[in-house]
Amino acid sequence: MVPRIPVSVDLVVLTVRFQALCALVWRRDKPPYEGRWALSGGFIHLDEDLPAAAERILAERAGLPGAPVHLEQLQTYGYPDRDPRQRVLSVAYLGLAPDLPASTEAHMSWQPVSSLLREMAFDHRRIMVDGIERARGKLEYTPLGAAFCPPEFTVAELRRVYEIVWGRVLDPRNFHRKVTKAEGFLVPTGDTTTRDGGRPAKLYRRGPATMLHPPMLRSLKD
Amino acid sequence: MVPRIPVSVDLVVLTVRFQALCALVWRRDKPPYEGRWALSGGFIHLDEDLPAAAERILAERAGLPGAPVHLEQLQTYGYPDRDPRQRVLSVAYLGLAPDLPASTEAHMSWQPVSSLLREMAFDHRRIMVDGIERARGKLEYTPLGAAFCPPEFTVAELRRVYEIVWGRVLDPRNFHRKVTKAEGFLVPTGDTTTRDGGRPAKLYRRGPATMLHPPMLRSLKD
DNA sequence: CAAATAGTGTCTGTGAGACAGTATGTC
DNA sequence: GACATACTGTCTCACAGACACTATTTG
Repeated sequence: MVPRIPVSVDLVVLTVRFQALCALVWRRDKPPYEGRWALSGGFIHLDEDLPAAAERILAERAGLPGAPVHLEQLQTYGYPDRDPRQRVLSVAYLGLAPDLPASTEAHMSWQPVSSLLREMAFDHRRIMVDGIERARGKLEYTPLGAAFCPPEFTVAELRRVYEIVWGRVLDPRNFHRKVTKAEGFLVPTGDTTTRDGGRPAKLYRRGPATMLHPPMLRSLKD
Repeated sequence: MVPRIPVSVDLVVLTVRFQALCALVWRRDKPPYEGRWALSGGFIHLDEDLPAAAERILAERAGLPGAPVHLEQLQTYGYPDRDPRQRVLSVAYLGLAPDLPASTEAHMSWQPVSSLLREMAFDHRRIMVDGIERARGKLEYTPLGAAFCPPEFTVAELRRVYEIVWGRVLDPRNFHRKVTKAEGFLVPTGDTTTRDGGRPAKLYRRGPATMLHPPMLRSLKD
């Protein structure tokens, strides 16, 4: 007969926080991988669509109900031994979130990804690394860098997102020119803020564009 | 209890053939969707990794054992009603192949994708369209256009691949300059061919590059 | 005033698009 | 020879990177 397999949805939720790229994780308190960090995840229900399952797990397990998180399917991980208890197929979703408080009730916390690389359960390191690489690419050819920002943000705040996700410093003047000239990327609100000090900076919201032409290529250096 | 779901792997295998982008499909001979075209697919075995399942289905169901087909995971499709008989989760793989003979034994045939858009079973049209879009993007920033070519090919043959996949004519001289200058894309074999008529064209193999810097952007027109 | 950050302008090199011209095969 | 295709070269415009300068706030 046809083999049936348990299917879970795991979330790589990323944010930029305290000058670092962070992922939303929880610390496992029982075997296997006791004490290691794990992504939020859960089994899909029998009559549940995959995007609906991802939304449900974002709300229930990740503790971010209704939060403005961009969710997209990342990849599916299925080699038989990835969970030592039983075979589980995992459909991973990538989430890009602004700097929200982590839910203590759900026992979730934001941890810098650099500190997680050696401390994760199952194959969650691999899933997280794939998610980070996807996010880096998305910043090149979509306006999704703004998904890491609050609803209204300055060009400098957006630039710091790019710098932290790409791990490279960008020229503020050239960056400003690129993002303000990109069609549909930023919409000025008319307001300004001085929360970063210095001269008041204009505030923007995300524009209607879904793709950037031309893309914001990270240079070929390094 | 944990719900268990049948999981299949479906293949979107594409090639360029007779001046058209074609997909490898078979015609269903029983309900549901009798008479419609379908992608090759099959259920994964209990102890089988996903890439291994994709290779097996390429060999057994698609009738292309050992063929030089570039396979990569595309996306996972899981809404509950996609198969009217029972819920099946489908992990789709994208395959890029040179112009190989389709296996009559496996009842497969190459059909132009333009003729398939209204004639496919299940959600296979959606899966195929996603695969085509992925292939179009891959041609921009990877050297995978060569995966549609025989082991040795000319610049003009590669250009026709790009033209057909992107659905747009390209300037032969600018294309030649771009691909021959792209580091690691093409390796000259030293031989030439006159199979296209006219002056003999140099033959190339795929080079070691996995990414193109800078990418071969399709222009923003249309 | 100094200090800090925001924003504009200019120069330069690279590369894409457009297109002319030359090279080398077949018939 | 005509013809077909391969390949090289040149011009121009757009844009990315580098960097100087001005603008507007706080203390």
